[in-house]
Amino acid sequence: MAKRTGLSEDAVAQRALALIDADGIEGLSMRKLAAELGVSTMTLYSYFPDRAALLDGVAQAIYAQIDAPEDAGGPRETLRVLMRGVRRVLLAHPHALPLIAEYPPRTLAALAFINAGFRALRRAGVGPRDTARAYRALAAYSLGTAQVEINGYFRAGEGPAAGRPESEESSVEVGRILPYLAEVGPLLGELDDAGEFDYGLDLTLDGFMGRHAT
Amino acid sequence: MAKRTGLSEDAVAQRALALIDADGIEGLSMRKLAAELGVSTMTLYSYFPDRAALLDGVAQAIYAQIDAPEDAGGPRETLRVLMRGVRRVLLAHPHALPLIAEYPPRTLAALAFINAGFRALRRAGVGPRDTARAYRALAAYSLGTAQVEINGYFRAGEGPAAGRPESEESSVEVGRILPYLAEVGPLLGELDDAGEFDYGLDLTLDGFMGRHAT
DNA sequence: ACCTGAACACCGTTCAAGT
DNA sequence: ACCTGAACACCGTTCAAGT
Repeated sequence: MAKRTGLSEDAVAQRALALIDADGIEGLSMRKLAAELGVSTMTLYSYFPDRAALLDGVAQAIYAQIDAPEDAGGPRETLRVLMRGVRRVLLAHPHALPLIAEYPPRTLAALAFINAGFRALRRAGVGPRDTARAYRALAAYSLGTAQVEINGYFRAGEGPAAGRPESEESSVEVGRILPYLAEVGPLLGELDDAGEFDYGLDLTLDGFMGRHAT
Repeated sequence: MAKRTGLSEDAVAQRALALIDADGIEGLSMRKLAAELGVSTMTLYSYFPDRAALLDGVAQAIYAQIDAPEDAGGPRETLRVLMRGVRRVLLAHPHALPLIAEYPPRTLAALAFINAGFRALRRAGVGPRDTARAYRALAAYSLGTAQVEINGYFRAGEGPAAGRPESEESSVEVGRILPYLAEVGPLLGELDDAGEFDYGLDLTLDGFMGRHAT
């Protein structure tokens, strides 16, 4: 690509990620990013055809941060380690999460952690198709968990954890219409995020291992 | 709020949702929405303080479409029906999914389906805390599933389902570096979305029921 | 009191020009 | 060949003015 600037696609994507971490996706403009890198705005277009391609590149850079663990202690433990790593990396870049949801892993470095997940199941004797099915369920759960954690679905006093709609009806009224929400909702906010992630992961793994008794 | 226009917050949000369904979130501008509604751009600001509040309103309108099923056939079946309904509504508005991820349910109508989920578990004798924990895991899984389905994570030939990085390395090279991806990835694209959603849901429910043998 | 047009401070991207 | 400034066609939101 560009020759004189001394930049690379990855260098541009990394700087874009830093700006997103600081100011959010809306805070990243082609103009600001170019200024940070000391080039003209239009020079960015020699690395990425448009802003969407740049954002895809940022997503790939994040995926590449996820560890691909070696097998140790059986597939169940390897998958637990892998998915905890997924969660950790996603939580490290909360403003970038919409990009993870939108752009699937695509580059070699971005796909390495998935290869590790498949390997753990295949080596344990799980067939290719059941490996795909189990991985799919675990990946959806891990991505969904990052979403609800980052966006405060279950944070005390917000969303369903409030146990009542925001400033619309009186709490008394709500307790009558949505009594189970009023009772259980506030408990959502008291749960420990990391512990609950493991809990849900274990539920799925329990279910899977129950069907593939080894 | 505004008196002369004959509009309401909900009417504005519903029209915004229709525009998003057609053109995506980026395709929704305050100017275009106002023109659709036959009012000046600034009139919208008497219903919502800014664009973010409008998008939150769109999310609430979507949550309100999710059915809150009565108990029938036990908690397991009720939760299955509930979560299938969540998936169905989210898939009906693919362009709006980022709003669901960003804005948790907040209004009375938007929270009704959660009350139904809590009710199914509480009536089955599950304690308030375990109800919160189980619901959290199921909600994260259902949201994550909608994300990966809509964004083609597992669609044949895209993302990990391609089994190879996009136009970077030769397939031969990749089969050597990420052999499990090359073997299992393509199978992801052959799975049936609705069936796989039920599969992952059942894994979690199996795990949960195994711990709460009734 | 209620609504609005013009203006402000931004965007992403096209394109013709500069070296 | 490689890079860029100006221009184009948009944005969300502020604000002073109109009825």
